[in-house]
Amino acid sequence: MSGPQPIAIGLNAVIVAVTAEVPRILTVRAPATKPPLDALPFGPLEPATDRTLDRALRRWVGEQTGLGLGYVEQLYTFGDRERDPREGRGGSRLVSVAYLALVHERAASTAGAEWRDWYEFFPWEDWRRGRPPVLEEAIEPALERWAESAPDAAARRERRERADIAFGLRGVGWDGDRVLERYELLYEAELVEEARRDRAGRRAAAPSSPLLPSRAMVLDHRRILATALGRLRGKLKYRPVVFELLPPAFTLLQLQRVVEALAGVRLHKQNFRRLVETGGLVEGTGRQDLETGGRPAELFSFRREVLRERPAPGVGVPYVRRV
Amino acid sequence: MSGPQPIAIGLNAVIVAVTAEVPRILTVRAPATKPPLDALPFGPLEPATDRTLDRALRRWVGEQTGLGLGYVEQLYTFGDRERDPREGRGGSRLVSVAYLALVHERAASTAGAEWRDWYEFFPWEDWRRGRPPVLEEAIEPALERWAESAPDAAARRERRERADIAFGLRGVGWDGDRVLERYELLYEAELVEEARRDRAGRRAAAPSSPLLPSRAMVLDHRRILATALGRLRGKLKYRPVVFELLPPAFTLLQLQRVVEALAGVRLHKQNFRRLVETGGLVEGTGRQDLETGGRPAELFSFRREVLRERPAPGVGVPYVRRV
DNA sequence: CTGGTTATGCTCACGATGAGCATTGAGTTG
DNA sequence: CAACTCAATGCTCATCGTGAGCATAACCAG
Repeated sequence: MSGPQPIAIGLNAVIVAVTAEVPRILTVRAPATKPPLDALPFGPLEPATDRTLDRALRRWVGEQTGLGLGYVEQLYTFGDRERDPREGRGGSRLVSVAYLALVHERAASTAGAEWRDWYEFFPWEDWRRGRPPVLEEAIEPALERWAESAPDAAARRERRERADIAFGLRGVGWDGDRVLERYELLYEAELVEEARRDRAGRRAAAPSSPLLPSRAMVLDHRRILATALGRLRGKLKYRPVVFELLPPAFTLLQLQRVVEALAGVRLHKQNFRRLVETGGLVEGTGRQDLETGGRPAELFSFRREVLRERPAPGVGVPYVRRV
Repeated sequence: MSGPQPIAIGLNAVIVAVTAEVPRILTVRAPATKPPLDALPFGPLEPATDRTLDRALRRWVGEQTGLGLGYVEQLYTFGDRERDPREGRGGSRLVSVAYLALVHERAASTAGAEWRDWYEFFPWEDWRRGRPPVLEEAIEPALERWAESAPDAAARRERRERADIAFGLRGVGWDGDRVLERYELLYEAELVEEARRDRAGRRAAAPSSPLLPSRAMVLDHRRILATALGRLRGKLKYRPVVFELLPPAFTLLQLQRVVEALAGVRLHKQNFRRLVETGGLVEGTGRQDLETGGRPAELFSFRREVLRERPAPGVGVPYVRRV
């Protein structure tokens, strides 16, 4: 079944927490990279002892970081040959199954690992303070140059089309879920470090735009991260996953801030309240939070029964309309 | 990285077509099963030559069936130890990446393979002629016995709760997307052949209900199939994937029938027309289909531009309301 | 007590959706 | 050829979810 080149299989974890309105992911320092690079936690599947892939993940995350994972979801399996430059030169082909895990704010015992702001890797994804300036200043002109540099008119048109859809340009609205599409486009246009690194040694560089200011990762880990953010944003809308990131009792504003942090957009406060309250997602506890700075807020908790009542309960994050 | 027991990796394909209002999947005959069993097409990843997993899939599907795949999407990676009974007894651990592929009606050159009605495997999923009788006649009472047989009151309550949500019982509505959840529940309750087969040799049988009338598959292939149907039903709503299953020009009723076949529900004709027309999903070609049996229908084609205009264009399949 | 701050309540306009009636245009039938 | 059948197509209406904003309540700091 396996050819002359052997296959190795491993698991990657995107572990997410939200603290102080910042979505964070757990990263480790990659062992032997010259400018030290972030990597996603990685661990093996022990075929003899791990009954399932999930369990393998929980096992080694526990061993490596002491973290007990709650919500865990399989994301995607990455198996491109080019993902690891050592492959094809004697190394074995590495297939990696990526998982998304959500943990509560507090669970933060992380030996040897570091929490990083998700948006350091994707600055163009955070629209909470309006449209990120990097779009207008760097991404739009660079993508335009990239489209312009296509060999023929049809290819140029196709590139512009893709850029418009991914980044919501020229009358197309911004779709928060297309995180992966955007990252892959930037990779193709060689605007992220990984693209140039992977290309090194192959064909000569096209006349290229400067790299975007953003944090790179080893191998294709930033692609995995983009997959995770996109999936999480999509899932927010039809499954009550936010609550995995919150303490058992919270104010509605805290809830809203976590959703906003992940969705990367600001929401209308009163409508958000109406949505989660009339949607039956939360129930008041009667207790209050007096630390709000204004009128005390009631503490709410997640209403599990909502799963019985509505087929797709989630916090409807609106699309950003045409610009 | 791999322990004493080696890991093998392979790809499974769920290849879907819709003909004559029947959603069909391509199956092969499993080599050595005593009552001959259906299996999903399976092929290896050739680590030395297959650049990506997608390409590996397309390659061996082409080699085995002559079928050229269009739309292809990764579904899920299955790696439970129990998926293959030979594992742990000298066999290697088999991890399999499952893909969903959609092909046009006509592309049907299938040497050695057979197209099977998807609903033979999941008779409870087809609500087009109303609520499937098997629910009331067999599933509901069997699930009730299963819940009843739980060790304590809390477990009984939890089992009923899960059954209610999955199958839309006691005031919960039927959610077409929960195909996998339903199959897994039936597996746990040992109402499908696979569950009894997998259990054979382990603990003694609980007092069990008769098997449901439905077609079984090898290993965990029916679970993969359930994953595929659920994913496809979900995707219909926010991505224009139906068109992958249709010829370039079609009448609106043909389109509707394909959606209904997959969603497993009947739709309101006029509203469906309004949805796809005002949603900009299709455009008239000016040509007509005279074979309708009534007034001739205009032939439509998919409007690719819709991807530019709307963030989540799909055919909104309604939930079935509380019963 | 006053202004600042946040929580919470409520209204209004609008577009999307579910349901059904009405009409059109082909083939079929006496 | 008029009546009839069968779908396709056009249109209306009630309802509901959603975006936006005004208004009021309840705490704190000065």
